[in-house]
Amino acid sequence: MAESAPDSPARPRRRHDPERRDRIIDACLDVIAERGVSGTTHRLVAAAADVSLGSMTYHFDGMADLLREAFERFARAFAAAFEARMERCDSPAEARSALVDHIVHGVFGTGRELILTQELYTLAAREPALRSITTRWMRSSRRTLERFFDPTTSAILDALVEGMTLHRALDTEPYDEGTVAAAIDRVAGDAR
Amino acid sequence: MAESAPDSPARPRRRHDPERRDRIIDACLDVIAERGVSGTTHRLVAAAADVSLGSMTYHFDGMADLLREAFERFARAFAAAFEARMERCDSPAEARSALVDHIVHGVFGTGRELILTQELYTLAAREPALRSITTRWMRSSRRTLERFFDPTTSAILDALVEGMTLHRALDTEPYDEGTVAAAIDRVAGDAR
Amino acid sequence: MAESAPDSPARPRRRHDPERRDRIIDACLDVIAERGVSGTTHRLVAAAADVSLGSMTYHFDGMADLLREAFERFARAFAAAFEARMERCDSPAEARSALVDHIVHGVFGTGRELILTQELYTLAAREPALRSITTRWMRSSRRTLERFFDPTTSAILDALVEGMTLHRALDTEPYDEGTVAAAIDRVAGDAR
Amino acid sequence: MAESAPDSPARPRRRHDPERRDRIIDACLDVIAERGVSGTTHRLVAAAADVSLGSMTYHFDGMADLLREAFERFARAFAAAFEARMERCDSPAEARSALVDHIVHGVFGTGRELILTQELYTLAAREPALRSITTRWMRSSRRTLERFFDPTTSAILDALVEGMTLHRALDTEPYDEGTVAAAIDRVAGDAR
DNA sequence: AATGAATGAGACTTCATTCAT
DNA sequence: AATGAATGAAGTCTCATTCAT
Repeated sequence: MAESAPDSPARPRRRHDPERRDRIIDACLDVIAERGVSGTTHRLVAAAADVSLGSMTYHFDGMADLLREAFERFARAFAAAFEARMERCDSPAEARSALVDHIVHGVFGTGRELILTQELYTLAAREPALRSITTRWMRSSRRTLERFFDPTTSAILDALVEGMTLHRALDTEPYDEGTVAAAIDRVAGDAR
Repeated sequence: MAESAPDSPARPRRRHDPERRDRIIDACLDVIAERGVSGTTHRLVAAAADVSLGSMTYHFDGMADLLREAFERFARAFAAAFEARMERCDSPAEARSALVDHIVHGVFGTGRELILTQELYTLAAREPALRSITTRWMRSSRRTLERFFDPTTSAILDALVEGMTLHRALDTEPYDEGTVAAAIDRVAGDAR
Repeated sequence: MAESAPDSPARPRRRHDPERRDRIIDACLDVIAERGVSGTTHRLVAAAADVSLGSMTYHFDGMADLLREAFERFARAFAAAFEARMERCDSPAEARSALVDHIVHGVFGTGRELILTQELYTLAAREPALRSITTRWMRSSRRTLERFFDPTTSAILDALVEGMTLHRALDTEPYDEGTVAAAIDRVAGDAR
Repeated sequence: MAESAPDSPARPRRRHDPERRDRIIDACLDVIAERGVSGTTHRLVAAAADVSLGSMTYHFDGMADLLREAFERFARAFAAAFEARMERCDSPAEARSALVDHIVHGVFGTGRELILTQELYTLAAREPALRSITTRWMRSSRRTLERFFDPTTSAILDALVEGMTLHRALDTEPYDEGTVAAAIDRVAGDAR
């Protein structure tokens, strides 16, 4: 007699389950955000993805492999979100104020995104293998900015955004919006 | 007065050793730089400090405690070095070019310092307890810059230095010095 | 009818494949020789035989079953080779020098054969089920020798060959050929 | 009041325990004899030695290290026992009959010793690192025999003993004592 | 004040085997 | 007949911490 209950108490665990790999990657990012790379274990990720422990090393070639894929996805998604955000701007002036908003109110400031970014940077600082991800991410950001600004200005803005979001996040006191606006204006004011 | 047996072949481990605590902290930073916070263990630090394993939990109240002390020392030393560097400048113009040099050729770019900084940021992003260290560090940097620039300019410069050193380090391709100079000039040109 | 794509670049794994079972057994011996019985896993054998993992437990009733079949084949092949070698001799004298040659220069000494033999003996020492293989092998060797020597002499020679090849293999220094010749001569000299 | 019970039900596990290392090595040999090298795990050895699992890798540098030490001890003990046995002989004739007895009734034939020897040989066949143990063992056996026989005879006898004990053990039928006596006599009869 | 043997939890990983397709 | 994703048990090893000395 066929059991049709998708999740009976006896835990019949999905057998056929495409997207399992994808789910693991997403769960991995959740775990990293919550416990840090150093606290990310196969066990925790498996539990978060509702997947057996054995699936971890079946689908990924060890922890390093999983982390690489997870950060790859994160960087790609984040870059895409930034691009989408900027694409809604119709002029350099709008772009400038979008950047101020991004720095001061951006989702980045507090939680998940900051942490994931930092974890990625920390890994990339040590392992050149991950540096291709960060490099690609920077390229993407600058290309997005170059829709409104010249290459040099775009590179500066990119670094400025990086530094300011980071400082805002690591400061125990609130960051002054006027300072941010002034910075953007000095770097990209008028016709750059 | 001469110690009777400074280091006999059988290595009888120092018994009375007042700087033991200090040595452990320094060794801890070395280990972090080499293996990352996640790879830093009591065992490795003890070995690096030439200290018994039992000394670890005798002198420090667990790993978190040791890490906090280590990063405290690191941030303080780094801030002091930056201040010493800038104190040799006699004018805003000199200060500006010192900053360019700091970003492009600074020791930060490649090795130990970048890694330690990133490890600290990653921890601070998660644990508010460590955020006091980063906050104090930022305050110090800005105060150093305020010898030459107004507060707003100093804050912007501080963020810019942060962003650019980071991007330089995480990029697989070399960073353009002209861009750095342009950035400093736009933000702090003339009489700010 | 010819199979439409015997081995396309995408490696679509043979579907109909009658010698699959044989190939697995041969691959199993290769894996044993390379990694030992203890390092022999379904996965490794499947990969060596270019066969799917599922085929392992489909064709064989577990690892013990596969090992038994593999060693059966090995012992049979080895005994046949020995017999073929001795059959080329036309007199006891020739047989004696063939034995010396077998001990001193035989393929056994170094590689695959020694290892497989030892692995089989080790298993047989523990599991009586495999002892029928070793018993049959010994019977065959003695029967081969009995073409030239009486039964007692044959049994002694058989043991001597065993002991000397083993000692030669397990010694870090070369084995003295004169000693081997003397041994054969004492045991089987003249008209035994 | 101090608990003096050496092994209370609550399992207070010895804290201070010299000879622990020794006990582990002995337990390891027991486990090998019972389950084979391939069935020897840290868990089983720890349980057999009544020692915590963590002690395994604390005292030994991994399984390979433990195995090496265990077989080292086994070979040494076995060689010493053989020497003690032969030392009780007063003439070549006595030595010859001692050898016959050793082969036919020796403890080797059935259980623990045969298995341990085979396991050692199997490992040594693959790993040159262990071959120093087998080489040393053979040297010892021959030196023992050389008290009664010339070097060549001793080497032959050594190989003969090896081959005959092995064949006796691996045969499903009993080994004929007359054959053994004949062999020893042919090799070492009279004044060798 | 200092040591290092000892421990138990838990990390990663591999494996034989099952089972839906 | 054949596959390979999936699983849970078990393997080795590392670790922070305790504790008798």
